[in-house]
Amino acid sequence: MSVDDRRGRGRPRGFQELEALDRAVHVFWEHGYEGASMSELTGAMGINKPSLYAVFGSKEELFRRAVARYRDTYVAYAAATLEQPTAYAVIESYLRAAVDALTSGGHPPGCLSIQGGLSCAPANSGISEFLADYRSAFESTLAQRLARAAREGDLTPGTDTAALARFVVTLGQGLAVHAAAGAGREDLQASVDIALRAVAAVSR
Amino acid sequence: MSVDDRRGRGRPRGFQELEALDRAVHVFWEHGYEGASMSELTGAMGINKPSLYAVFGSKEELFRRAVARYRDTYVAYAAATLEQPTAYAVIESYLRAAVDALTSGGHPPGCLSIQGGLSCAPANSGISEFLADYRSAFESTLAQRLARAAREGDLTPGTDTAALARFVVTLGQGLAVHAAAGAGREDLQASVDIALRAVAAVSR
DNA sequence: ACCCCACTTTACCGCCCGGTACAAAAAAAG
DNA sequence: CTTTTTTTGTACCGGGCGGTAAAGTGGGGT
Repeated sequence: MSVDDRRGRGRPRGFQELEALDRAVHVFWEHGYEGASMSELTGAMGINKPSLYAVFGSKEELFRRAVARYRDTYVAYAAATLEQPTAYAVIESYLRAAVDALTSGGHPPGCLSIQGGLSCAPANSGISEFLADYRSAFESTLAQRLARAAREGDLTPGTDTAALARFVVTLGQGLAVHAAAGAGREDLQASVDIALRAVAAVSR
Repeated sequence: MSVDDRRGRGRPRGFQELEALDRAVHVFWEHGYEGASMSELTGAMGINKPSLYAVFGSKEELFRRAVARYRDTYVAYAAATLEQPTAYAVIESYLRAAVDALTSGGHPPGCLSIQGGLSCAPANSGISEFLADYRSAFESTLAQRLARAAREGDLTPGTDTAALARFVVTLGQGLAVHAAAGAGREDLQASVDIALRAVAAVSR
């Protein structure tokens, strides 16, 4: 189902869908789901509301697509870190890359999955749950990778791999909160230095 | 300036100010600044809007008072943990108590200073900054306490106390995000177990 | 050339937001 | 009693929210 399988009839679209979506990602990232108004979204995306609704359906659907796009664009690095050879290397490369991503230029600091809507109005509680599920998905993936590392013997026997994954993800979320508040990259890396001592203590 | 220094003239107030404020704390805690509507606030506080505005001034002032009240009521434990004798004891008791506070009943899970408004609409950016300042205040206090610990010799020489404080606070914020998403107390304590290994590595 | 039809534009919808004007109510002062 | 003062309940304000109806526009197909 490509962009070009539309029959040629009718006026062609005046904008690129992915480009508009990318701009929506930035707005949601900076202001959160509830803090991003349709006016600001359409303004940043360069389209008017009927176009937005025709293509994305609703604000909530746009947000879900924005999160998916965010994952593919900005969190793709995380999958690569899982391919490191040892548990320690996985965790170190993940945390280092996370700090870089959280504080790199060209986009708002922090993490969309947290700033997007940690807590919402009752009518939007589905947004918070959606984001929580999204976050826990990576924790599960990391836990599986660490369980494999335990089987392969690069963690000290008896290590609680689920807790270790949770520790890493928890620190990552804290880093995101810090980054959103404007913390600098070096400061966050110094926190990672200390966290890695804990990881070293359970690695071998 | 007590509650009773009002001259007796006029109709007496039909509600307790602190009691109403406590209910506002819960609403902001659960839904955040922008997610908490005036209707929901007045409903939970048991008063109508003119009373609220007469006493608290505006939604933003109410929020700031709610955060102050939250600090005095729910974060008072943090000050006590700083009085532990060693750096390790300070950090351990802080993280343990934080997990308990984040997951104890009688109030929403997580931390008001994060759920309150990590990111907001442009018009409410002052709220995010206010909360960020609030959070960094404790980090500074903890850093000072750890600097004293370094002077007293219970950290290995050369330890970056500011980074250690940041690490602890960062983990605490991650725990808050996790707790807000419904994580259980035992799961969070297991993360703390691992974090404490890093602290042990720089303690003596 | 003409029509078709998807897309764009403009204007608007009902609703709820934060905030307020006003008058009824209630207690102390005289 | 009446007056004075403060809080209460109700009803309302302008404005912005998310979302949409309908007319205008322009690049196909034939």
